[in-house]
Amino acid sequence: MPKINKSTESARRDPEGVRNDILTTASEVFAESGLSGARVDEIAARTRTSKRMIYYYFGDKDGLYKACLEAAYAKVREGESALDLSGLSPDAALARIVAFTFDHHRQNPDFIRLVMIENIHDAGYLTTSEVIQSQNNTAIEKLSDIIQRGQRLGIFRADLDPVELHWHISALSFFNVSNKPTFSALFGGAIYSEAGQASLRDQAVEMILRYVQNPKGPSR
Amino acid sequence: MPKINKSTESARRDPEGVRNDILTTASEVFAESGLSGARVDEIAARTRTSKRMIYYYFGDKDGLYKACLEAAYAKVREGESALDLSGLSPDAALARIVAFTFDHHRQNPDFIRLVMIENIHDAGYLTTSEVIQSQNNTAIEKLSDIIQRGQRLGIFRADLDPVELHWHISALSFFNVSNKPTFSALFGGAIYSEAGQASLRDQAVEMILRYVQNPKGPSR
Amino acid sequence: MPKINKSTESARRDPEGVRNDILTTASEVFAESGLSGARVDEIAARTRTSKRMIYYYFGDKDGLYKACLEAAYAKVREGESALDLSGLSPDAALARIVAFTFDHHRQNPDFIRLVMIENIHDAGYLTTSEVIQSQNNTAIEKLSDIIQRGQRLGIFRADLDPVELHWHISALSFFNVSNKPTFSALFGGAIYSEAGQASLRDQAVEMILRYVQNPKGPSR
Amino acid sequence: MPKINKSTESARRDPEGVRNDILTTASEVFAESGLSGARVDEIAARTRTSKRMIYYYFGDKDGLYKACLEAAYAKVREGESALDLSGLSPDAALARIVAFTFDHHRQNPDFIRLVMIENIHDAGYLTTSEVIQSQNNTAIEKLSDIIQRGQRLGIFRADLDPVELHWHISALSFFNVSNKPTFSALFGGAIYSEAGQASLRDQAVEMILRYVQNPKGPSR
DNA sequence: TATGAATGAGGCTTCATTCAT
DNA sequence: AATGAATGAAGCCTCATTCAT
Repeated sequence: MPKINKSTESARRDPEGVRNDILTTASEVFAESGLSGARVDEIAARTRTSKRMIYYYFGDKDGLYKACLEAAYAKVREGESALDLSGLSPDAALARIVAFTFDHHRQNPDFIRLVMIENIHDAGYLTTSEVIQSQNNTAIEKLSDIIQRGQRLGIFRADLDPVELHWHISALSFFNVSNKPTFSALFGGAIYSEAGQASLRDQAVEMILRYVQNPKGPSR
Repeated sequence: MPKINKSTESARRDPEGVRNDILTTASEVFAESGLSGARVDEIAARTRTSKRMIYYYFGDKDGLYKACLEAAYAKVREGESALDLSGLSPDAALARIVAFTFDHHRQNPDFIRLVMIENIHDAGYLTTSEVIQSQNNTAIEKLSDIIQRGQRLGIFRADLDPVELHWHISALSFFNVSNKPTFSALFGGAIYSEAGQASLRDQAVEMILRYVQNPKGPSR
Repeated sequence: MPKINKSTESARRDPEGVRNDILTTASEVFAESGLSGARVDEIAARTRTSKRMIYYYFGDKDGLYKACLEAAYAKVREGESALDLSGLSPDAALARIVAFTFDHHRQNPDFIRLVMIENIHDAGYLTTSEVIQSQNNTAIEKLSDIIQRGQRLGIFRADLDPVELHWHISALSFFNVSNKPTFSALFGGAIYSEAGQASLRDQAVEMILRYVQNPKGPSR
Repeated sequence: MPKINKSTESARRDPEGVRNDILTTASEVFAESGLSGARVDEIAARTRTSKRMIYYYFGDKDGLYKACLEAAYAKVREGESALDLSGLSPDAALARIVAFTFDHHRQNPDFIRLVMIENIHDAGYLTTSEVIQSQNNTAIEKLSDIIQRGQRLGIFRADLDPVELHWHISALSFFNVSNKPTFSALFGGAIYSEAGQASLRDQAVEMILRYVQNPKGPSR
């Protein structure tokens, strides 16, 4: 059932609003149908403005898609940045990051879809996007910091790499959303119930924590 | 660089060969471009037969896509079935499964792409496919068996669920292939070098093994 | 008033006929409206086939235009080649060429229009056309031969160049057709009556003949 | 490479300047791309003012084109009027006119392009332009006068018509510019070198002079 | 079983032009 | 006198699919 972003009051002369309206709607449609599958006509129809304005603001369909991708990354990065880990021990902080990432991905399924689409297209747009490339990645920095603290305390193993750790956390969190349709088609939806999701999240947290633990070190 | 499956000898009077030729080629093209993005013309052009034959054998583009999906699942299931775990201890067997799944996914990127596409389409085709639904899932059975054996020996924790465990293994193995383009665009390609992949696989194995371990039990 | 090339009998399954139908019609429309001005829809409408076939045979609008240009040049060259000058004295042959060119251009106004259009586009298509470039130019060869014969007889001046002579003949013949609209708008249509045209043609012939004459030589 | 007529000082409060700026720029763009091919957006972009002003001053694209055409004719007529033939013998005066016309056309290629465009459009705008129609044509008057003087002296043939003579002179001068792209594409650029052009101009002069000469009269 | 020719529907995009300020 | 935002109409082109042989 397509959501329609038309509003009763015609919001004329609000360029920023029009741009955002298009961007929001387009992200939904791209997430639903993919890049080739999305129809400019449908995007326009769900908008409170016209098809012509899409071209006015974004040039062409690819430009619109790229803008959606950039906006999605920006929004997600923003969410990541807001995560406050101050005052937490390394393992508590790491647990927090895993749980947060898991939930955050769940709450942004459109972002996940856009990234899936981008992967189908071999990251062609991401590669050319200066905007995304230039955003400094706070996730890696935070993990790097936690790892160092944990290692200094002797509770984390020595052979940890922040990018690899980020990869593991991302894998568990991303797959949960990206493969929900096929996974539940094949193995039933229990895993995607609220209880099932809570369980998986806890397992993911525990899995990561157990993994980083220093086997010889002063664990609990 | 598009591979062309033309052969010098015209494969006349070989219905099965023609069908397979189309199926193989179509899978490649769908994997490259997505469902909407793939062009029937291009599939035909890369085939050693003609466009008309695609419609003759598969009805329409959707039918062809569904056939590709089914063939891909069948092939992967076949690979999984061939995995011999006899004579292995539960943890050795589990380690074997994780490593195998990780490698198997890497070696079948087109299968991963088709599943990604299917997820973009909310598993609409998978849901209606009697073929795929009917295939009994050996992966779950094998895991189920291993879990039971491990639990009986007291080396595995009690709260393990085969579907959840399969989910974890799949997540780590699937994400590795599905998100390679964006991940390496953002974090560099080191993780996708041979050494990087070997490292990730080992980490995945260890992560799963540590997770299933019974904390109180008689571990090694 | 647009001519419509529809025929009552549907000439299905006649690829060559369809191609020629499109080519003929397109040449007319391009000649009438220019390259940008011509509408693919109008070309299709005047055809006995459909718009889709235009793209099937010619790729795109530019490809169609280029094909029209090539066909026009080919046809005109063909006409030039058919001109038989055997048995004529150099001055008679030259007179024949001038009169022929003048008439030939008049009878092929669409060719003239296409060349005008091509000049507006800085001969961008002509330059890339291998077809046209490769056609050997019989006009220059014929002129070259006549000049040599005339010079050998001492009746033609020594400083004649075939390309320059061709340029003069072309100028008078081409301008007559290309600038008919503006010239008659400014100076009246008398010049474009049958008598007026006959007069201009005779003048052009005489102008060229007087020009090539050797002032010292044995003239008539 | 598009010339941009932007100036550093914003030309506020200079209606005539704005109008001329638009006119100059539009003439260039029309000359480059034709009537349908020219884009209002591009004209505006190359101007130091905005698109809205084009519509403010010229109503619509056609009005702008017509204004360009009128301005071009006015400028060319002005040039022709400035040609001083006083004190020259009829044949010297005629030689002067031919050489001047040849050079003048060469120096005003944009004018030639506009006339070509106008011919493509069957002189539809020229026909309705009261401005152009009302301009008395000094070229014809001058030729008429020269012819009469030459005939009175017995050096010019009796059957000369000023419009026809103008036609011949125009043909040689106009074609030289209008068909430069195609002609040099087909026959090489030698003819359009400085030397080649000088040669053609001399030939044109001689051609016209020889033509008007009275064969029986007291020639040199 | 096989093929080149043909096509209707619908896709993306561009254009000259006008509106509101 | 001037401008950025907005637009309906129409342009070019592509797609999956079918037809006639």
